[in-house]
Amino acid sequence: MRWSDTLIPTLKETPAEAEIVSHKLLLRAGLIRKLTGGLYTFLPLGLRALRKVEQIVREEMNSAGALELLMPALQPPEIWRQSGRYETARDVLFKVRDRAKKEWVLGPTHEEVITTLVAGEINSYRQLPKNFYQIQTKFRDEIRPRFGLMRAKEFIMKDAYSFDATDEASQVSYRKMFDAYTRIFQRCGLKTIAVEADTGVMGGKFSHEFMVPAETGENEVVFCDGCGYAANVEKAASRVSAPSALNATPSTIEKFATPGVLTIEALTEAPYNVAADHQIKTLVYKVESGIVLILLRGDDQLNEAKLTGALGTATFRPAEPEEIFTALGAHPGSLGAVGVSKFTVYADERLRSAAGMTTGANEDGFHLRHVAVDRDIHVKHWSDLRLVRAGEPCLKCGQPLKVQRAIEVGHIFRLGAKYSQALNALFLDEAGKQQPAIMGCYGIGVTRTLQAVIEQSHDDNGIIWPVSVAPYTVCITPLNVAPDSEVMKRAEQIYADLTARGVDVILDDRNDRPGVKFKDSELVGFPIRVGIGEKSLAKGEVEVKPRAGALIPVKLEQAVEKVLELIKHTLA
RNA sequence: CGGAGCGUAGCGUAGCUUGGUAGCGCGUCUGGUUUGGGACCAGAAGGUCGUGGGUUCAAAUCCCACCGCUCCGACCA
Repeated sequence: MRWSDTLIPTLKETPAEAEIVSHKLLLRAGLIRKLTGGLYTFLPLGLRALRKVEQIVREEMNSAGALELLMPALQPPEIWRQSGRYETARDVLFKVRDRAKKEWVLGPTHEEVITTLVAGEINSYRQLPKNFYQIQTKFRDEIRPRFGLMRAKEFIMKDAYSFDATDEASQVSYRKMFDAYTRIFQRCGLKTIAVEADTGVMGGKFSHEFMVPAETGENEVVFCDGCGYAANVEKAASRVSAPSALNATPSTIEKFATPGVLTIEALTEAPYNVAADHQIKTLVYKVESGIVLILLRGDDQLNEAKLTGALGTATFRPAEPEEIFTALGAHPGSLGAVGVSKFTVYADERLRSAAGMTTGANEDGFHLRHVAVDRDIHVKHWSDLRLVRAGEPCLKCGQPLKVQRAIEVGHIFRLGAKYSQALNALFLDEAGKQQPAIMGCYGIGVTRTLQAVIEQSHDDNGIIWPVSVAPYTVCITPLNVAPDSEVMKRAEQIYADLTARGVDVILDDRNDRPGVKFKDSELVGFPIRVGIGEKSLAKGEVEVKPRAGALIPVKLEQAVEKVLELIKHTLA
């Protein structure tokens, strides 16, 4: 490809819409352009990189035995009603109507479609296992699209669905996908960590997320250098110390005045001096069935994903101040669970047997001290509800845990029979008995992966593409583009030779000053630049410059071999 | 949806407080000089100042409404 024949609209200045470096570089390097919030056009260069990611995904999925197919993006709402997700996923579903006013949904994911297909086509254990995948555009009515391709209303996802006869077989399928994902991200040049994850609205037994460590990531992962434990913070647990107030001498509850004290923090100060770990934090939530109380130690934070697990539902919200006052007779800041029997009380494990605690009195301006949880509070459900923090000892080995922000690029789930049961994907087993297929589902955000590569691999001058996903592997930069010049003739020859050897090459034939061409090639981030100018040519040399390495003078006749060698060894 | 901020030429922005001819840089076009790290000179094109309404002799500027974008939170590949 000749630079002047394609469209690479690089920008010197950063458009105001971009906040994080990968988004800025996607725009500046001329890879994408925004149509409107959350919707982007891939320009020729961006599309080439995207296709390379897709191809890696395709190759690894195929070699893991998965079968590619393509399902409709437009789906009938009936199958979503059948699976129950028409309600549970309604917030992300784009809905459209046809001319007959019939409603359709734009697929945010395809469990319903694939399960419907399998219900019709697979009837026997002899046809299992099967794993189907597609690379396709998904639509999600995101609350807030952001960071360019990172979270968009429309994005490209690879989604795969495994069907097995037994739970054990399903675990094998899961493992195969886990391994395939590891290879895919490795080939994309990404450092990823696989973490234990919460299953969220997808449902299922357990799951792993593939995370790219990055400060700009939207997730937090907790990991241990000692034993390799790694989990999404929503799921992570740690070995935390028992309440220090445990040994406090038992004494009767005492109410005391705390005018104006509305926070844990305020109660830690004089004249009260109650340490946060001697306080009980009382949160009031509204669930469908009514009001519930959540108790945590004063210095702990609620993990809402864990609360979802404890409550058995994801439909809850913090109660409004009026609702709280109606329920407990006090406002936030003076709340407590002592003597409360009307509402279900959920408490974090860390409060078990805690004594000598201080909590709100359910009377504005008053607190209670000398509270013993076991004696004074009727806790209905005990569970782990707290957010893990950096430095806490690892659950498995006791080493201090670390916390790191990360970008989620892949997520794999074991679904069990949830969808196969709802959509009648049944088969006959060896004994002639009807069974629901055991499913797994496996997603990769392809467009997001592309951006994650940039987020993880760049410098002040621009993108540093790994060879595997670079839009072009080599950029040839002649400093004189007059067709009859020696420089241009040599450039053309190298271009032809490399192309003949199967290398993706772009020839920067623009009649621009060297500085402009060097800056652009570095901004776009081609892995190798071959510079040809009068000075080097006078010595019979060209300049081979790896994007992230030092310039290498190479004899003209060895240039092609040198480039091929670099691609094969140093950069692959 | 709640909170914050911003909409002026393709991009980045000044002007708004205190109403009075819409300015600068980059990019684009023409001519010339240049040619190893985002050149220089001369000239040129390009603007519904987000949209609608209001106040006023006069609105980019003040007021109201709406729309859009960005950031923080809930959602997620």
